[in-house]
Amino acid sequence: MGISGKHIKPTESELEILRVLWEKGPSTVREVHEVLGQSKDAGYTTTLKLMQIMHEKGLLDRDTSSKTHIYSSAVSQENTQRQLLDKMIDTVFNGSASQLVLQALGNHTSSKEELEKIKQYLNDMEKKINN
Amino acid sequence: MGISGKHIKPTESELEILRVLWEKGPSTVREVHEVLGQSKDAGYTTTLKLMQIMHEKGLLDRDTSSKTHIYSSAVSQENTQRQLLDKMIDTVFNGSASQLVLQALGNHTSSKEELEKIKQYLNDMEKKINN
DNA sequence: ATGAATATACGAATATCTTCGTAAACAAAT
DNA sequence: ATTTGTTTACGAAGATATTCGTATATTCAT
Repeated sequence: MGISGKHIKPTESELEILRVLWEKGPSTVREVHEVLGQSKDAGYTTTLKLMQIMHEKGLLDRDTSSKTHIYSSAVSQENTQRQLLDKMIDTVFNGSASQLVLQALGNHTSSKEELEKIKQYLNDMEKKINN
Repeated sequence: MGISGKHIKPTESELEILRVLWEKGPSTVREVHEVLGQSKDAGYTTTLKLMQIMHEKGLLDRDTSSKTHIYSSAVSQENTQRQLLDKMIDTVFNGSASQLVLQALGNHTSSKEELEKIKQYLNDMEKKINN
């Protein structure tokens, strides 16, 4: 199992923090906390504690060279997405990715461009299967 | 909010039980427990307790007319899948269903038939958009 | 009827996640 | 130097999820 294959399992709250860090890049607890504050209200030390735990778990890296620590995500967004998605396919959609795809498309209007992109992708895939 | 719009949020273990009931239909605790036993090992009373709690929460219906109670899912597989999926799109894929779709297709080889089905679906959708 | 097997009900222990209060360290301003 | 504000560290409370031991009820075979 490679570096990207580590079994990550962020909790709800942890995922919120990861999203902020993926978006903003390396940040202080204060910065993360302020972004979160827009959607949720928890105390500052709550955010701090969560990020400390995430660091212990290996979800976050941190730079402690200055007094105010700088945290950054130690897991890539793509790997995390893939792992959570794979798990959902397994446990919710009985292993059928296409069942999930149909469900996803059915309930979310996608733009014409997005649909094109997906169709293009499917065409390429069919070619591969046929060869 | 309709009957199908209730905000369901089964836990990991609860989902395992729901899957058995969706598959097998109405079942006793014993029957569910035996299916679960193949992949996990917990005591019988653990399964019982979980199913009792699920009944309290409204996730399961039960028929107590005979001594051995018969449980069945009170939530449809499709609605549950949709809710969990919507949530994942929101919290993991920043609201982009198509991003999720591409990720899902990329990592799971689907059969030619499945791809056809999806393409057909996409074609229909494009027509709708164009009209 | 008695005993063995099986079922439910209940309470509680354990684990994990989330939250926050408080203390100690540090920096900047007065 | 003292105060004020900001930060980290620590511990613990609260909430939820998971697990199981034990008691009680019921069925069935003897």
